Amino acid sequence: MPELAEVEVARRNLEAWWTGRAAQRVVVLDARALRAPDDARAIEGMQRPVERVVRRGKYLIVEFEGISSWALIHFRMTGKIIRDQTGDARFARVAWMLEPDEWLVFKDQRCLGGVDWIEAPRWTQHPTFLAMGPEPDDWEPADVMALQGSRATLKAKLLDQSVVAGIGNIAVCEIFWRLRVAPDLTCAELDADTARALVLETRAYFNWLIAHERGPEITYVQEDASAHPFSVYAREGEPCERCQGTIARIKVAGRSSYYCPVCQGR
DNA sequence: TAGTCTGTTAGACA
DNA sequence: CTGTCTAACAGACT
Repeated sequence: MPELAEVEVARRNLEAWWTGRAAQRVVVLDARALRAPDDARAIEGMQRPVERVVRRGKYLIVEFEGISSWALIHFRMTGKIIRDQTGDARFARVAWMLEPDEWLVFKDQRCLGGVDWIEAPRWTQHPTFLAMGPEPDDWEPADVMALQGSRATLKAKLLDQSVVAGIGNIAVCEIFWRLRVAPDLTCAELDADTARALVLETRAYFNWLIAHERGPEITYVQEDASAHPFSVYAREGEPCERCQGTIARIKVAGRSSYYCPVCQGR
């Protein structure tokens, strides 16, 4: 569940399913998915009751009662967590059994994501989070204007999690379309109005998507291309819903950028 | 078949 | 030092 909105929906689900409850068993179906200094210790720790589940950027942090260790979950490209009656769904990598017929399952077709078990006084001091930029809610137009001195494209900066946390390739496409901004806009071309609009639209976009995707499981574009909620992403050749231009695709910052050449000009 | 993918990182290069 | 590109991770789909 690659971007901020999908991870936030997963956070709300996990917190509702898991808080105050202890897994009776933890099953690691694919050893690559658990990265811990000591697997047995991690599995034992993950059987404690859950205190809460926090999201930071595209990470979930599961906090357990009475222990100074944390499970960091990252979905990368194809990961997701479901609640199921068994622990052996297709692509299941790690499963937590709350009851014999109630399992939380980390599924990941490509197995690029996983669960990191870290043992430290505070998860916030982990290098991953020390290097992470602000959440969109804490991000300010001045932060965007500070990018102006860079020679990079704005897209490259927005995909950089040390600049702002949680934005991915789809969000960039959708937000640029909403702002009527060209996909290859450079940081040097930024102005104060664009910076302010970018911050507000990023927050609005994620809030809208969280509300839209709320539910026990999120379907990714590649799983069902016909039913996704995006205006330009994966819509090459379709008409722009705003101006009847035709959605095009180019590569920017090494990733596909979908955009409307008519209403997203300079 | 070769290209593609809502992510991230390392290394080569300009 | 900055930025861009590619490969790698791995599997399925077109």
